[in-house]
Amino acid sequence: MPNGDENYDILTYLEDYVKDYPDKEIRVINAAINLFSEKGFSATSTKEISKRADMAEGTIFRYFPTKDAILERMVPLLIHAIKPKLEKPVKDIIAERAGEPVGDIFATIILDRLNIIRGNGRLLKSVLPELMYREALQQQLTQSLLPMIRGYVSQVLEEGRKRAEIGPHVSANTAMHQLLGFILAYSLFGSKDEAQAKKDVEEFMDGVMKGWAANAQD
Amino acid sequence: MPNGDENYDILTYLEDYVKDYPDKEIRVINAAINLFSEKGFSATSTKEISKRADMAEGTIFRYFPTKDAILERMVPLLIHAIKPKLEKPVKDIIAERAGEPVGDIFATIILDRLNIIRGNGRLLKSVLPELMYREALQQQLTQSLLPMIRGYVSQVLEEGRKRAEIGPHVSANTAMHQLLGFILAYSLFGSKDEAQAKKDVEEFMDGVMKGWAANAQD
DNA sequence: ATAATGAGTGAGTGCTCACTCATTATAACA
DNA sequence: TGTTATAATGAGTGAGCACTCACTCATTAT
Repeated sequence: MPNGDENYDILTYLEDYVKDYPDKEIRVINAAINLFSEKGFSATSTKEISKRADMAEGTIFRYFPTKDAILERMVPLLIHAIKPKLEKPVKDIIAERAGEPVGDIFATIILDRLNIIRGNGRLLKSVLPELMYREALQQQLTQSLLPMIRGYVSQVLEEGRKRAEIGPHVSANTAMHQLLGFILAYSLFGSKDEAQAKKDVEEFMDGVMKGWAANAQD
Repeated sequence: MPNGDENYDILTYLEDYVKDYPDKEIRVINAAINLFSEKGFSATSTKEISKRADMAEGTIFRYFPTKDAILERMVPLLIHAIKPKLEKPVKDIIAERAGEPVGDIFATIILDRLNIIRGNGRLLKSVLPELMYREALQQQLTQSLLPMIRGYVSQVLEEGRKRAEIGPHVSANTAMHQLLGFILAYSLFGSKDEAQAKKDVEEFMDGVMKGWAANAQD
């Protein structure tokens, strides 16, 4: 197993969602996720998948008409793994943590997001590279996620403005790229250590909030 | 041609570097870059490459011992395309633009970087996805680029501190992730329009510098 | 005029691929 | 238990793969 990750198992992360999938189907998807993330989609053969899933090659094609269909099935899984974490409306989080500054709330959200990415790293690594060459899948994912993210960033910015913690000069678009970018870069190159990540994220958000501050000098 | 990009040609971007490569070799690499970026490495056959390069399939193997070797040749090309842009020492840039605030200088650097990424998008798209499965290539690239980037970020921070534009609370590591992240996210999801990009980058750097300001309230 | 060269060729090679299907094992019900 | 329905199997299939090699022929040396 490369890069020290343990084997991914959908049941650990998405049990509620896949609980009435046939057992065989889950085994195929699990095997495929792990192989695709190790060697890539095209370099993985259906024979290998069947071996890893501990069944005959023919059985795969009872449950999936083509090899492509296995990959395509992963996209809704990925969306489902990520969306609910984003979905918990930010206003709720703000309500829950009513006293705290918006910057701390953002820091919590970012850390949460980094953990999602880490937990579903293999699923991401299976699907994302192939998205580059499959526009249909790509749009399925970005159209279902990007506007929502922008919406929630907007909400938090608005909340921050009401509380006079954030000035009017900050656009949702730039803010989104700023946050998304940090998450992306940190999940690729950042520290794997949880405590270090917490420190880094807090320092990052601290700086960001100072830049966004309502009373920042022009 | 997907996503509207024109065909990539090494000679446009790296003529000085490849000028004494044999003509056939350049044609193979060009064909491969364009095909890999469209369909991926594994999904591209050597027969297709030969067709696109307008030569017999056998001729490819006179110049490259294996298909893998074509990909491996692209890594130094990619490093060479990106490194010199980073290499122009930041102190030089600061000296050249002596009067301007560090934030503006950063904005210029970031825009420059976005253009490099845009110009070499196909080369990046050919190589980056395969890096995920090839640790050797991955290390070749990150070890040759990341420490250098951190070094230059450090330099600019130091310069900013001397000028009292940046406070002592900003670490090179977080700053690097912040800048790298924005570049990454913006090159993936950001506006393709040059003028809009300039505006977004300036707004981003404006916010960042306010956050980094020496006199930011704690 | 003749000989030597080697870049270029593309049919051929053994092999692997995604996918099929006749056969066998298991389950369901009488 | 016997009969039927469903599930699982893995050898088989043609297509396509990366790579080879015997051969061609324009160019150069003699």
